[in-house]
Amino acid sequence: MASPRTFSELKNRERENRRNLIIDAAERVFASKPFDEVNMRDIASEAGISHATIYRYFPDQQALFVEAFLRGVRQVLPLIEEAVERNRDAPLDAAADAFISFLSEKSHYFKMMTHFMLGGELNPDLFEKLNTVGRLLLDQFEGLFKGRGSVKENRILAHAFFASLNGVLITFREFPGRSREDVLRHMKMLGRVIAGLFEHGMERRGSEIEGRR
Amino acid sequence: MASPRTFSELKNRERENRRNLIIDAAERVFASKPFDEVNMRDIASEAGISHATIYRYFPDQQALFVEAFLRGVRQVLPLIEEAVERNRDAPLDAAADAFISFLSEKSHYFKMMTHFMLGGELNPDLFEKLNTVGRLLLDQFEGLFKGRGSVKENRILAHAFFASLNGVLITFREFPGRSREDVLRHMKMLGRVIAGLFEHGMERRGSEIEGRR
DNA sequence: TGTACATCAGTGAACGCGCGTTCACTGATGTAC
DNA sequence: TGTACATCAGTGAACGCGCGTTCACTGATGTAC
Repeated sequence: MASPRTFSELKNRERENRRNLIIDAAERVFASKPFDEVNMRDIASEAGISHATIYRYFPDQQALFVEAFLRGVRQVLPLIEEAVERNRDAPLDAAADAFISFLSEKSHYFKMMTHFMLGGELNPDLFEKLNTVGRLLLDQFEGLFKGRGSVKENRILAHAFFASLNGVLITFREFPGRSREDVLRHMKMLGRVIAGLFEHGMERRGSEIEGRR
Repeated sequence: MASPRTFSELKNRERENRRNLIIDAAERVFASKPFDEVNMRDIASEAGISHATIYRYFPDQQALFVEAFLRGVRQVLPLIEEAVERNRDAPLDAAADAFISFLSEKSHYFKMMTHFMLGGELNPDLFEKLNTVGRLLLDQFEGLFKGRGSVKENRILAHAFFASLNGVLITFREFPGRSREDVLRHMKMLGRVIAGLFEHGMERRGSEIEGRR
């Protein structure tokens, strides 16, 4: 970002900054209490403003929530990338671990994701934003399988792998009678098991997947 | 159920029947609109009674919802059982297919499951009921792996398999720009791919899983 | 240098609605004597 | 056979609360002339 050259540009920049402060505040609130208990008044008071002010920066609540969620996805993408880089001989393991660690710690992002997936109505603009970012995620997973099978096979495997990790996150997040650490350990272990299956499943893919369509 | 022998027994039975009619109505409403839009007034009017009447049969909304959900699980258990019986040479495929078909069609059950998994507060009594039924489900999945690895390995695989199927259901249920049928087909296909990976992953389990703990 | 006007951030109060839950009451049925 | 009383299902109206969103207003800053 170049520094602003004109007064009006500076003003836009400042407005943008204030807008970001609101998203920051929203994220802090999301981190502090369950997703569906977060309301505009909470976020406003965390940001030190009146709740009416939020509506000067966002048309409605969903727009703010989507914006916050997008940040999460933008964080997780490079994390997966780096984890894979650091661990080139077990990319699926690395990706599973990074994905699960991140979404387990920043559980509000995961909750938002499931919220959008379970999907209430969403205005077309926001819907499109979510789709775009969803595609980015799937593309990243598809990259993990690159060079192994056909493009079509890889896409299918990416879908299945991504879905499986989501399933681990949702299924065991509130496992009764386990501590937070136990739960995380369990989920990571399941992530590795699943990564292992996909890793080796590759070896005898070919006709297999095609036959299953 | 023996037929009632005393007047008071009959009365209890009748009360139980009326209670069940309310759950029936609830299920019909759940089937007709998104889970989080269902309210007590809807259910009451579907059942042809006043919404105040519901509170003569259930202490609160959650109790009714949990009860409705339990029915779903009690339906899916035998469905999986039968599917596996009918398809003994590919039990995982059969289970995946039955599980995904059922929860995709009766999507309100799935939504309720995720609702409970994402877990708001729940009173201890209901919590216990859900745990019990959750354990039944996991046990059933564990049975699929019986005789393949150690008990511990099988439990882990069952967890991973169950989670993966849940993941497919949640991740692709609102896949943008696809019809209901396309979505179902896609999910079933992913279910089969995953079942295939678990099926063959078995062949080289042993040290593998233990080494991953 | 001063005045009138426009723009925009920010705000507290209020609106409006949905919805779970409770209340006070009616009416039917059974029971005791 | 009749009367007083208890039990219980069912109900419409109302309570209470949370919360997203809007409104009318203030005050600061910039602009035109």
